[in-house]
Amino acid sequence: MSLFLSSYENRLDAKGRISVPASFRAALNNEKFAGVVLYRSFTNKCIDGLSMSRMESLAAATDKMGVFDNALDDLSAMLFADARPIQFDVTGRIIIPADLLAHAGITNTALFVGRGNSFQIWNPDAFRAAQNKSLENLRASRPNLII
Amino acid sequence: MSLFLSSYENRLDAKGRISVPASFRAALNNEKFAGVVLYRSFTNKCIDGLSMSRMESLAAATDKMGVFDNALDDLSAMLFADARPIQFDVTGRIIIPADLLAHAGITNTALFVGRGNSFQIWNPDAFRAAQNKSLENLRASRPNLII
DNA sequence: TGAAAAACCATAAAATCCCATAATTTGATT
DNA sequence: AATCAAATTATGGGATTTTATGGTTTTTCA
Repeated sequence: MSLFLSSYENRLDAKGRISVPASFRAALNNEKFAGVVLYRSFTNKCIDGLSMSRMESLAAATDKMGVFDNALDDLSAMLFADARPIQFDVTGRIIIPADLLAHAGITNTALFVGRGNSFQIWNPDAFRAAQNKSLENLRASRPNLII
Repeated sequence: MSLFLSSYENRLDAKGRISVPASFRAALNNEKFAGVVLYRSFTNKCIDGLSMSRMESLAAATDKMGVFDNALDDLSAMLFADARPIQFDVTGRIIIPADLLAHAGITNTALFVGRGNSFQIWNPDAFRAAQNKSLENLRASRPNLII
Protein backbone atom coordinates (compact mmCIF):
# COMPACT_ATOMS: atom_id res chain seq x y z
CA MET A 1 0.00 0.00 0.00
CA SER A 2 1.44 3.35 -1.01
CA LEU A 3 1.46 6.33 1.27
CA PHE A 4 -0.50 9.55 1.45
CA LEU A 5 2.14 12.26 1.13
CA SER A 6 2.26 16.02 0.65
CA SER A 7 -0.61 18.53 0.80
CA TYR A 8 -3.09 19.74 -1.82
CA GLU A 9 -5.52 22.59 -1.65
CA ASN A 10 -8.67 22.02 -3.73
CA ARG A 11 -11.95 23.78 -4.19
CA LEU A 12 -15.52 22.72 -3.43
CA ASP A 13 -17.92 23.37 -6.31
CA ALA A 14 -21.53 24.55 -6.10
CA LYS A 15 -22.72 20.98 -5.55
CA GLY A 16 -20.26 20.36 -2.74
CA ARG A 17 -17.99 18.17 -4.84
CA ILE A 18 -14.25 18.25 -4.36
CA SER A 19 -11.47 16.42 -6.16
CA VAL A 20 -9.43 14.02 -4.10
CA PRO A 21 -5.80 14.72 -5.11
CA ALA A 22 -4.68 12.41 -7.89
CA SER A 23 -1.72 11.15 -5.88
CA PHE A 24 -4.06 10.14 -3.05
CA ARG A 25 -6.28 8.32 -5.51
CA ALA A 26 -3.19 6.60 -6.84
CA ALA A 27 -2.49 5.39 -3.31
CA LEU A 28 -5.93 3.75 -3.40
CA ASN A 29 -6.02 2.43 -6.94
CA ASN A 30 -6.01 -1.27 -6.20
CA GLU A 31 -8.68 -1.13 -3.53
CA LYS A 32 -11.93 -3.01 -4.01
CA PHE A 33 -13.85 0.01 -2.76
CA ALA A 34 -13.30 3.00 -5.09
CA GLY A 35 -13.46 5.68 -2.45
CA VAL A 36 -12.44 6.66 1.04
CA VAL A 37 -13.71 6.36 4.59
CA LEU A 38 -14.06 9.67 6.43
CA TYR A 39 -14.35 10.47 10.14
CA ARG A 40 -14.70 13.44 12.39
CA SER A 41 -11.26 13.68 13.94
CA PHE A 42 -11.45 13.07 17.69
CA THR A 43 -8.51 15.34 18.42
CA ASN A 44 -8.61 18.15 15.86
CA LYS A 45 -11.06 20.35 14.02
CA CYS A 46 -10.50 18.37 10.85
CA ILE A 47 -11.62 15.28 8.96
CA ASP A 48 -9.69 12.01 9.04
CA GLY A 49 -9.57 9.84 5.95
CA LEU A 50 -8.41 6.31 5.26
CA SER A 51 -8.89 3.42 2.88
CA MET A 52 -11.65 0.87 3.24
CA SER A 53 -9.12 -1.95 3.55
CA ARG A 54 -7.48 -0.15 6.45
CA MET A 55 -10.94 0.31 7.95
CA GLU A 56 -11.52 -3.40 7.61
CA SER A 57 -8.29 -4.29 9.35
CA LEU A 58 -9.08 -1.88 12.17
CA ALA A 59 -12.46 -3.57 12.39
CA ALA A 60 -10.88 -7.00 12.54
CA ALA A 61 -8.42 -5.88 15.22
CA THR A 62 -11.05 -4.41 17.53
CA ASP A 63 -13.29 -7.36 16.82
CA LYS A 64 -10.69 -9.68 18.35
CA MET A 65 -9.91 -7.36 21.23
CA GLY A 66 -13.60 -7.00 22.06
CA VAL A 67 -13.72 -10.56 23.29
CA PHE A 68 -11.42 -9.63 26.14
CA ASP A 69 -12.27 -6.02 26.63
CA ASN A 70 -15.74 -4.52 26.84
CA ALA A 71 -14.45 -0.98 26.67
CA LEU A 72 -12.79 -1.71 23.36
CA ASP A 73 -15.99 -3.29 22.18
CA ASP A 74 -17.66 0.07 22.78
CA LEU A 75 -14.85 1.75 20.94
CA SER A 76 -15.16 -0.45 17.89
CA ALA A 77 -18.92 0.06 17.89
CA MET A 78 -18.34 3.79 17.78
CA LEU A 79 -15.81 3.34 15.03
CA PHE A 80 -18.38 1.66 12.79
CA ALA A 81 -21.17 4.07 13.61
CA ASP A 82 -19.05 7.11 12.80
CA ALA A 83 -17.33 5.86 9.67
CA ARG A 84 -18.51 7.43 6.43
CA PRO A 85 -17.76 5.39 3.31
CA ILE A 86 -17.71 7.74 0.35
CA GLN A 87 -17.24 6.72 -3.27
CA PHE A 88 -15.37 8.63 -5.92
CA ASP A 89 -17.30 9.84 -8.94
CA VAL A 90 -15.89 9.17 -12.41
CA THR A 91 -13.47 12.10 -12.20
CA GLY A 92 -12.27 11.29 -8.68
CA ARG A 93 -14.41 13.68 -6.71
CA ILE A 94 -16.28 13.09 -3.45
CA ILE A 95 -19.05 14.86 -1.59
CA ILE A 96 -18.07 15.50 2.00
CA PRO A 97 -21.07 15.22 4.35
CA ALA A 98 -22.27 18.59 5.68
CA ASP A 99 -21.67 17.77 9.33
CA LEU A 100 -18.05 16.88 8.65
CA LEU A 101 -17.55 20.12 6.72
CA ALA A 102 -19.06 22.00 9.65
CA HIS A 103 -16.81 20.23 12.15
CA ALA A 104 -13.74 21.17 10.15
CA GLY A 105 -14.97 24.67 9.35
CA ILE A 106 -14.60 24.08 5.62
CA THR A 107 -16.54 26.21 3.15
CA ASN A 108 -14.89 27.01 -0.19
CA THR A 109 -11.54 25.31 -0.18
CA ALA A 110 -10.08 22.36 1.65
CA LEU A 111 -6.55 21.17 2.28
CA PHE A 112 -5.78 17.48 1.85
CA VAL A 113 -2.86 16.64 4.15
CA GLY A 114 -0.92 13.40 3.77
CA ARG A 115 -0.31 11.40 6.94
CA GLY A 116 1.26 8.23 5.64
CA ASN A 117 -1.35 5.51 6.07
CA SER A 118 -4.09 8.06 6.42
CA PHE A 119 -4.79 11.65 5.53
CA GLN A 120 -6.66 14.64 6.87
CA ILE A 121 -8.87 17.30 5.35
CA TRP A 122 -8.58 20.79 6.85
CA ASN A 123 -9.75 24.31 6.46
CA PRO A 124 -6.47 25.67 5.01
CA ASP A 125 -6.22 28.56 7.47
CA ALA A 126 -7.07 26.37 10.43
CA PHE A 127 -4.35 23.96 9.41
CA ARG A 128 -1.70 26.65 9.23
CA ALA A 129 -2.80 27.98 12.61
CA ALA A 130 -2.73 24.52 14.16
CA GLN A 131 0.69 23.86 12.68
CA ASN A 132 2.10 27.10 14.05
CA LYS A 133 0.71 26.29 17.44
CA SER A 134 2.19 22.84 17.61
CA LEU A 135 5.50 24.29 16.47
CA GLU A 136 5.32 26.73 19.37
CA ASN A 137 4.54 23.92 21.75
CA LEU A 138 7.50 21.98 20.47
CA ARG A 139 9.81 24.95 20.92
CA ALA A 140 8.52 25.58 24.40
CA SER A 141 8.89 22.01 25.58
CA ARG A 142 12.16 21.20 23.80
CA PRO A 143 14.15 24.39 23.41
CA ASN A 144 17.17 22.64 21.94
CA LEU A 145 15.29 20.76 19.31
CA ILE A 146 16.75 21.66 15.94
CA ILE A 147 14.10 23.58 14.08
CA MET B 1 -19.22 -9.37 2.66
CA SER B 2 -19.18 -5.62 3.01
CA LEU B 3 -19.59 -3.86 6.31
CA PHE B 4 -22.47 -1.95 7.79
CA LEU B 5 -20.99 1.51 8.34
CA SER B 6 -22.19 4.94 9.39
CA SER B 7 -25.58 5.99 10.76
CA TYR B 8 -28.77 7.02 8.99
CA GLU B 9 -31.86 8.58 10.48
CA ASN B 10 -35.06 7.67 8.62
CA ARG B 11 -38.73 8.19 9.20
CA LEU B 12 -41.58 5.75 9.78
CA ASP B 13 -44.63 6.47 7.66
CA ALA B 14 -48.28 6.13 8.64
CA LYS B 15 -48.24 2.41 7.88
CA GLY B 16 -45.09 1.79 9.89
CA ARG B 17 -42.87 1.42 6.85
CA ILE B 18 -39.30 2.63 6.99
CA SER B 19 -36.54 2.64 4.38
CA VAL B 20 -33.48 0.57 5.15
CA PRO B 21 -30.55 2.83 4.18
CA ALA B 22 -29.41 2.19 0.61
CA SER B 23 -25.85 1.48 1.72
CA PHE B 24 -27.09 -1.22 4.11
CA ARG B 25 -29.14 -2.76 1.32
CA ALA B 26 -26.02 -2.67 -0.81
CA ALA B 27 -24.21 -4.64 1.89
CA LEU B 28 -26.93 -7.29 1.45
CA ASN B 29 -27.36 -7.24 -2.30
CA ASN B 30 -26.10 -10.71 -3.13
CA GLU B 31 -28.04 -12.45 -0.41
CA LYS B 32 -30.58 -15.11 -1.27
CA PHE B 33 -33.03 -13.62 1.19
CA ALA B 34 -34.00 -10.05 0.16
CA GLY B 35 -34.40 -8.69 3.63
CA VAL B 36 -33.00 -8.65 7.13
CA VAL B 37 -33.29 -10.58 10.37
CA LEU B 38 -34.28 -8.50 13.39
CA TYR B 39 -34.39 -9.29 17.09
CA ARG B 40 -34.53 -7.53 20.45
CA SER B 41 -31.05 -6.62 21.58
CA PHE B 42 -30.13 -8.51 24.75
CA THR B 43 -27.97 -5.70 26.07
CA ASN B 44 -29.52 -2.44 24.89
CA LYS B 45 -32.88 -0.80 24.35
CA CYS B 46 -32.52 -1.22 20.62
CA ILE B 47 -33.09 -3.65 17.77
CA ASP B 48 -30.30 -5.81 16.38
CA GLY B 49 -30.22 -6.60 12.69
CA LEU B 50 -28.16 -8.85 10.47
CA SER B 51 -28.25 -10.71 7.20
CA MET B 52 -29.83 -14.11 6.84
CA SER B 53 -26.52 -15.62 5.81
CA ARG B 54 -24.89 -14.38 9.01
CA MET B 55 -27.80 -15.80 10.95
CA GLU B 56 -27.09 -19.11 9.27
CA SER B 57 -23.41 -19.04 10.16
CA LEU B 58 -24.32 -18.20 13.75
CA ALA B 59 -26.54 -21.25 13.69
CA ALA B 60 -23.69 -23.38 12.40
CA ALA B 61 -21.30 -22.02 15.03
CA THR B 62 -23.63 -22.47 18.00
CA ASP B 63 -24.52 -25.89 16.69
CA LYS B 64 -20.94 -27.00 17.15
CA MET B 65 -20.35 -25.21 20.43
CA GLY B 66 -23.76 -25.84 21.96
CA VAL B 67 -22.96 -29.40 22.82
CA PHE B 68 -20.28 -28.26 25.22
CA ASP B 69 -21.66 -24.97 26.39
CA ASN B 70 -25.05 -24.73 28.08
CA ALA B 71 -25.01 -20.95 28.37
CA LEU B 72 -24.34 -20.59 24.67
CA ASP B 73 -27.02 -23.14 23.93
CA ASP B 74 -29.56 -21.09 25.89
CA LEU B 75 -28.46 -17.91 24.21
CA SER B 76 -28.76 -19.27 20.71
CA ALA B 77 -32.13 -20.85 21.51
CA MET B 78 -33.37 -17.44 22.61
CA LEU B 79 -31.84 -15.82 19.56
CA PHE B 80 -33.58 -18.12 17.10
CA ALA B 81 -36.89 -17.95 18.91
CA ASP B 82 -36.76 -14.18 18.89
CA ALA B 83 -35.42 -13.68 15.38
CA ARG B 84 -37.77 -12.11 12.84
CA PRO B 85 -37.02 -12.48 9.13
CA ILE B 86 -38.38 -9.37 7.39
CA GLN B 87 -38.45 -8.85 3.64
CA PHE B 88 -37.84 -5.60 1.82
CA ASP B 89 -40.65 -4.18 -0.27
CA VAL B 90 -39.90 -3.03 -3.84
CA THR B 91 -38.46 0.27 -2.68
CA GLY B 92 -36.32 -1.23 0.10
CA ARG B 93 -38.60 -0.60 3.04
CA ILE B 94 -39.46 -2.90 5.93
CA ILE B 95 -42.16 -2.98 8.58
CA ILE B 96 -40.66 -3.34 12.01
CA PRO B 97 -42.88 -5.44 14.32
CA ALA B 98 -44.66 -3.40 16.99
CA ASP B 99 -43.07 -5.20 19.93
CA LEU B 100 -39.59 -4.47 18.64
CA LEU B 101 -40.47 -0.80 18.15
CA ALA B 102 -41.78 -0.73 21.71
CA HIS B 103 -38.63 -2.35 23.08
CA ALA B 104 -36.49 0.29 21.37
CA GLY B 105 -38.82 3.16 22.17
CA ILE B 106 -39.14 4.09 18.50
CA THR B 107 -42.09 6.13 17.30
CA ASN B 108 -41.55 8.57 14.43
CA THR B 109 -37.93 8.29 13.46
CA ALA B 110 -35.32 5.58 13.80
CA LEU B 111 -31.56 5.59 13.58
CA PHE B 112 -29.87 2.78 11.64
CA VAL B 113 -26.42 2.34 13.16
CA GLY B 114 -23.67 0.37 11.44
CA ARG B 115 -21.84 -2.21 13.55
CA GLY B 116 -19.62 -3.87 10.99
CA ASN B 117 -21.07 -7.31 10.48
CA SER B 118 -24.39 -6.27 11.93
CA PHE B 119 -26.39 -3.15 12.58
CA GLN B 120 -28.75 -1.73 15.15
CA ILE B 121 -31.92 0.33 15.04
CA TRP B 122 -32.31 2.93 17.77
CA ASN B 123 -34.48 5.73 18.95
CA PRO B 124 -32.16 8.56 17.84
CA ASP B 125 -32.11 10.32 21.22
CA ALA B 126 -31.58 7.09 23.10
CA PHE B 127 -28.60 6.28 20.89
CA ARG B 128 -26.94 9.62 21.47
CA ALA B 129 -27.41 9.20 25.21
CA ALA B 130 -25.97 5.69 25.14
CA GLN B 131 -23.03 6.82 23.04
CA ASN B 132 -22.20 9.64 25.41
CA LYS B 133 -22.32 7.23 28.29
CA SER B 134 -19.98 4.70 26.69
CA LEU B 135 -17.64 7.58 25.85
CA GLU B 136 -17.61 8.52 29.52
CA ASN B 137 -16.93 4.92 30.45
CA LEU B 138 -14.05 4.82 28.02
CA ARG B 139 -12.58 8.01 29.41
CA ALA B 140 -12.93 6.74 32.95
CA SER B 141 -11.36 3.37 32.31
CA ARG B 142 -8.72 4.52 29.87
CA PRO B 143 -7.91 8.16 30.51
CA ASN B 144 -5.15 8.30 27.96
CA LEU B 145 -7.16 6.79 25.19
CA ILE B 146 -7.25 9.36 22.45
CA ILE B 147 -10.85 10.36 22.15
C1' DT C 1 -66.34 -9.16 5.42
C1' DG C 2 -62.82 -6.59 7.27
C1' DA C 3 -58.22 -5.79 8.50
C1' DA C 4 -53.59 -6.41 7.42
C1' DA C 5 -50.26 -7.06 4.00
C1' DA C 6 -48.54 -6.58 -0.48
C1' DA C 7 -48.28 -4.38 -4.88
C1' DC C 8 -48.39 -0.33 -7.41
C1' DC C 9 -47.84 4.57 -8.56
C1' DA C 10 -46.06 9.27 -7.60
C1' DT C 11 -42.71 12.92 -6.27
C1' DA C 12 -39.06 15.96 -4.31
C1' DA C 13 -34.47 15.98 -3.05
C1' DA C 14 -30.13 14.18 -3.46
C1' DA C 15 -26.61 11.68 -5.71
C1' DT C 16 -24.54 10.18 -9.91
C1' DC C 17 -23.51 10.19 -14.72
C1' DC C 18 -22.02 12.41 -18.74
C1' DC C 19 -19.92 15.86 -21.35
C1' DA C 20 -17.15 20.12 -21.68
C1' DT C 21 -13.33 23.07 -20.62
C1' DA C 22 -9.55 25.25 -18.09
C1' DA C 23 -5.44 24.40 -15.79
C1' DT C 24 -1.51 21.78 -14.96
C1' DT C 25 1.93 18.34 -15.60
C1' DT C 26 4.65 15.37 -18.37
C1' DG C 27 7.45 14.16 -22.20
C1' DA C 28 9.56 14.81 -26.47
C1' DT C 29 12.23 17.45 -29.47
C1' DT C 30 14.87 20.77 -30.73
C1' DA D 1 17.37 25.16 -21.53
C1' DA D 2 13.35 26.33 -24.11
C1' DT D 3 9.26 25.19 -26.39
C1' DC D 4 5.53 22.82 -27.95
C1' DA D 5 2.33 18.81 -28.03
C1' DA D 6 -0.01 15.38 -25.49
C1' DA D 7 -1.82 13.55 -21.41
C1' DT D 8 -3.59 14.21 -16.96
C1' DT D 9 -6.03 16.71 -13.55
C1' DA D 10 -9.23 19.98 -11.52
C1' DT D 11 -13.48 22.15 -12.13
C1' DG D 12 -18.07 23.41 -14.01
C1' DG D 13 -22.89 22.44 -15.37
C1' DG D 14 -26.95 19.90 -17.51
C1' DA D 15 -29.29 15.44 -17.72
C1' DT D 16 -30.39 11.21 -15.59
C1' DT D 17 -30.91 8.00 -11.86
C1' DT D 18 -31.43 6.75 -7.15
C1' DT D 19 -33.38 7.35 -2.70
C1' DA D 20 -36.55 8.37 0.84
C1' DT D 21 -41.11 9.17 1.44
C1' DG D 22 -46.03 9.49 0.61
C1' DG D 23 -50.46 7.77 -1.12
C1' DT D 24 -53.84 4.49 -3.56
C1' DT D 25 -55.31 0.12 -5.01
C1' DT D 26 -55.33 -4.80 -4.92
C1' DT D 27 -54.65 -9.12 -2.69
C1' DT D 28 -54.57 -12.23 1.13
C1' DC D 29 -56.51 -14.74 4.61
C1' DA D 30 -58.68 -15.42 9.02
